[in-house]
Amino acid sequence: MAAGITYDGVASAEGGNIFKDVSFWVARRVPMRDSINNGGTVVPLEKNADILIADHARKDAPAGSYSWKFVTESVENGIIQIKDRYRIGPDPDLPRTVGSTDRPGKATRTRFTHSEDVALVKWVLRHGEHFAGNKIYQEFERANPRHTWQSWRDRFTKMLQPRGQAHLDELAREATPEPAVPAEEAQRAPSEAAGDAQNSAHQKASRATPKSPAQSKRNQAGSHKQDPRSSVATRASETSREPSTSPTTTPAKSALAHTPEKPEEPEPPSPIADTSEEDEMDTMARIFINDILTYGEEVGKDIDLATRIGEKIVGLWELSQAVEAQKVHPDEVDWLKVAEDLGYDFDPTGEVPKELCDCYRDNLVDFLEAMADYDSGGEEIKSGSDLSIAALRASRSPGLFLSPPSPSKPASHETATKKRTADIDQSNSSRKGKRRRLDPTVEIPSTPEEELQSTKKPLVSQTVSPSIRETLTGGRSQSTNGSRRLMSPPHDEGLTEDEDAAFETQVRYPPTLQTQESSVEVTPSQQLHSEAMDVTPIPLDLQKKTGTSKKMPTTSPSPPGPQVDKKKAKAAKRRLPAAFRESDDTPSANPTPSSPGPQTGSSAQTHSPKASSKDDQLGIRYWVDHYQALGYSHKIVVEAMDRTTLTPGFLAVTVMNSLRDGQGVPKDWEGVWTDRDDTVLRRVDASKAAGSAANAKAIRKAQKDEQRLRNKHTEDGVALRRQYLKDKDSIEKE
DNA sequence: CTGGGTATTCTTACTTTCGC
DNA sequence: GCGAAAGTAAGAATACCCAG
Repeated sequence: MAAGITYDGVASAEGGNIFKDVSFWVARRVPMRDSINNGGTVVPLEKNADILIADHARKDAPAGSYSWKFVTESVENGIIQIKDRYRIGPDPDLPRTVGSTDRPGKATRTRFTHSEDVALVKWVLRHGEHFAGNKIYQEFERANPRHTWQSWRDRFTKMLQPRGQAHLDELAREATPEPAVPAEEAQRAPSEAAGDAQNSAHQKASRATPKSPAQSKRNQAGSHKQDPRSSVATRASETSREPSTSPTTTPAKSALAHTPEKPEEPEPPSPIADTSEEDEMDTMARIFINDILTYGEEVGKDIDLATRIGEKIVGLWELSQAVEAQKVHPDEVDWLKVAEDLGYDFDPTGEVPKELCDCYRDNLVDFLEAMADYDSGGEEIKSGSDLSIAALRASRSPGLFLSPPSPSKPASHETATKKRTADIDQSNSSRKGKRRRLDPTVEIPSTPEEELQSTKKPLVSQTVSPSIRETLTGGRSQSTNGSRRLMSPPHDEGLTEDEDAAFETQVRYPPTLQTQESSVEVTPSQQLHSEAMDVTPIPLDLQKKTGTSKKMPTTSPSPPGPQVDKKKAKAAKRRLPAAFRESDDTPSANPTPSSPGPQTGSSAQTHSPKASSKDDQLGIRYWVDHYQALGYSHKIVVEAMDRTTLTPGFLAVTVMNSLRDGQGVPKDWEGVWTDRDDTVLRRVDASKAAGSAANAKAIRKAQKDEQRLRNKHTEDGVALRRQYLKDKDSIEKE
């Protein structure tokens, strides 16, 4: 080490200032820990550091860190050395190598991106009838070697196809360019291919939400702070397989990085500034913009969605994301890093960070605080503008802006995806550093029902911004929630016991939505979708007298507004949000279908004018009107609601899409009752009613049938359906 | 072509260590 | 003592591959 040398033209006992304005985090086990700075600042926290310094002799160097030799040799030479020469630890831009290397072919696991899904679906649909074969995937692999053909095939058959035709159609409709198509079909313009890369990269970046905007950029740059344990680094590695060689990312480099064989391997553009449609980040951005504009209108404030700062135009969405990525209180935001995350070069004058700060305070603080207030105190809505915020809030995941869903979720990520129910809320806490250990002796009190209702209200209110409604209902039917399509062949209703057993591991009824979400890849928009489109059955009490456990606490039609003061509703019988009732003035007084749908058979009469509970009626009407307003025919809406036992939301939409597309009623979806299901259930009940009069064989069959229904629809689902059919029958008799 | 196994990746939930 | 980094373990998801 050469402390004390003259550096960079400045002689000083401290070793010059070649690292002036650069902050270091130095791992504790670095031998030169005490002597490293040379004009820079050594900060105690990784997150506050521009450069992570670790010991190259250790194998556990944080991802994206650099050897202490970078500093010492820079000091020795009086000039900052090329940083990448000193990179140690796992390269965040490269996937970890696999332990076993004796395997041919790919040795790493590469996550599928949304654009890849789109491309795959398009490709497969183009070769429709042989999607179960190998050839089309082998061809596809030739043009898209990012995954093996087996993986492409797996992806389609196990992940995409089970989500249903509607989902496939939707994917195929998406404008997202394909990563690549086999040569014989690849006749797209080069610009399109570039779009692929960009789009793909963006989506990957999106999946890295919420930490992504800042972190993934830092990961690319490889010169900044990084949570060593964060998988974001690894996730960000998906965004680029090329070794990072420069702290800055340029399009030119991106172009160079792409080999013809791997057009879909993108250089990650700025995850913040990139623009591509139809991906999750865009969806969130659109919602954000809509919301903040709504907020601006409510409070009478002009909101500038984009402001010129320095050499760039900064959007509020990007700014909020960059700030949010730091997960600190707004007063503690490191605006230098925000600037960096937004793609600014280092600004020694500090002008840009200052302007960013001002912009944030002028435009975003109030809005975000209002949102936070709503989040934290669902009922403490005070100002008029809070109504709109409430509406906005009610239909999205908590902390969408303040703390984007965990990629888990998130996102995403992707993510989705995927976290335990208890973790959902974590996004709301500005989580800094390690998690606190829970005291095992402490009993966590259940969340008051009032809060649950006020914060997780699943309404799709008419007051919700159009963007959200569009998001919720725009035909998206991705099976990220609610019920997952069962993996059995569509035709198979007579399940083997093995299959039944398999179902038991998969099937959950809508009340367990959140845990189900964790099992599928969940993008932010999907999560938004799922949370807004509740899959709770409408607690229809068609026949008041018969209502046992089915009966909801019937009240006279209550005035609009959150019903937070009501008694607890059971999970399977939550009331409709108050907003359902606001649509009471719908002209169509009688939502009863004029005729049964083509496939409903005996079970099409969903909504009877005799429904005894006005709340129920209004709730049903609301949804019927709602879905009709979205373009579904009355018949389809009614049938879908019938098939799903009056469960609005994802399930119902899925059925509607299926019916609309001429696919009939999905046969193997939990919560979607086919004619056969109903028939079997009726037969089971009849057999039970017959009691000893029925012969042993019939009883055994009934038991088996019932078990199959339970496996498919869960016990609660069967009970609910049973009551529903009973009520319906009674009404039809009358 | 299918079903299933393997290994990697990712996330969470801790405990331990270290520096202030 | 406190807070943060470092370390560990477990579990879930799933990309990838292979045998039948």
